[in-house]
Amino acid sequence: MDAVAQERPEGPAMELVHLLRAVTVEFDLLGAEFAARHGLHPTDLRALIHLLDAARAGETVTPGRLGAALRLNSAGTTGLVDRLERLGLVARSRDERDRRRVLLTVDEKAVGLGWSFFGPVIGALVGAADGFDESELATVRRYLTAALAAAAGARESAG
Amino acid sequence: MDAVAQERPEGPAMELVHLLRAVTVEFDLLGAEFAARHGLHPTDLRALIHLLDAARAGETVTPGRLGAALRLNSAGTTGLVDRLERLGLVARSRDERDRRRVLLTVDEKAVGLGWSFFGPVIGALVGAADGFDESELATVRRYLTAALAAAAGARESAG
DNA sequence: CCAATTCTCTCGCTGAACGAGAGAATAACC
DNA sequence: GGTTATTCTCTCGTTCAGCGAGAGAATTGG
Repeated sequence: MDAVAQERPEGPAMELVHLLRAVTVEFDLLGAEFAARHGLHPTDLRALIHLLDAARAGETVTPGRLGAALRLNSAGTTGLVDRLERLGLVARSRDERDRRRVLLTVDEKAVGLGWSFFGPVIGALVGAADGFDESELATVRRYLTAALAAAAGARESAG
Repeated sequence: MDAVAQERPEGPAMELVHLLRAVTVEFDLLGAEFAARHGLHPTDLRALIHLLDAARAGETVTPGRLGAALRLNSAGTTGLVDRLERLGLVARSRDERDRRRVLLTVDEKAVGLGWSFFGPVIGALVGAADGFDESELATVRRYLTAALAAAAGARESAG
């Protein structure tokens, strides 16, 4: 957001905006490199994350839900699931209760892959929290919560 | 990073990891929606951001530098610049000092577009900083700086 | 039951990005 | 100073992710 800051007053709040963008960029690069290293597309990684999150939350995922979450149309979603299936990360199975549906189940391999991606980052980030006491971490959490709401709000009003 | 948290102890630090990822996702969605709304590809938006940052820093950008920053090969970079030129966002001009080079100059239109993207987000984020006093903002800045370093470190050691 | 709905998948297509390499300008070396 | 090596950019042909349209199965509602 430097690009536009030239017309803006600088200040503590702007500094945080810059930092947040930098963190976002860094995360994106990290994901992109991980994906490339494992022969995945960025979309595949996003799908993997979504599937693992859903699995953890105990939710069943169908191609339709996955596609909606990733903003893909049905054709693209089919291609994505084909790809993930070919990589041995997910398996398709018919939902016997509503036989129009296909259920996606994540393989152990996917969990391992997810761990190998997130593990190091999480470790580093948790380590970054060392040197902050409880109340400081609470302050950070409060700020990030507000920033998240702000970004979501900006997206809604702009979109 | 929920996906992996099932095997991890929860705690204040993990909460922040979740929040950071949520903010990243939100920013990505925001960028994707803005891009789609203006007939841009995600790559185009990233290029625009890079060009505006460089312009602000007073640096000259060539197709080669831009492609390297976005991790594109030369063919893809040519296509990208063609696209941006067709959209009237940048112009190509020969560097008279090293006539192998092409210099990219950003049009006013690009600056306006950048502003229309960043303006609302920045405003919302600065607003999110209300309700925090100076020392609290300093704490947040210290944390984000550490998190940035952690992410960069994770990328380096994993990459 | 017949119609409307809800899922998923197939087909054909567009276009972003890749690999390989050509072309033009500059720098380096003998 | 002329030949060779290097540095940029762009062209060509290809691959493949994602789109639009719509077909095919299963379910739900009147």
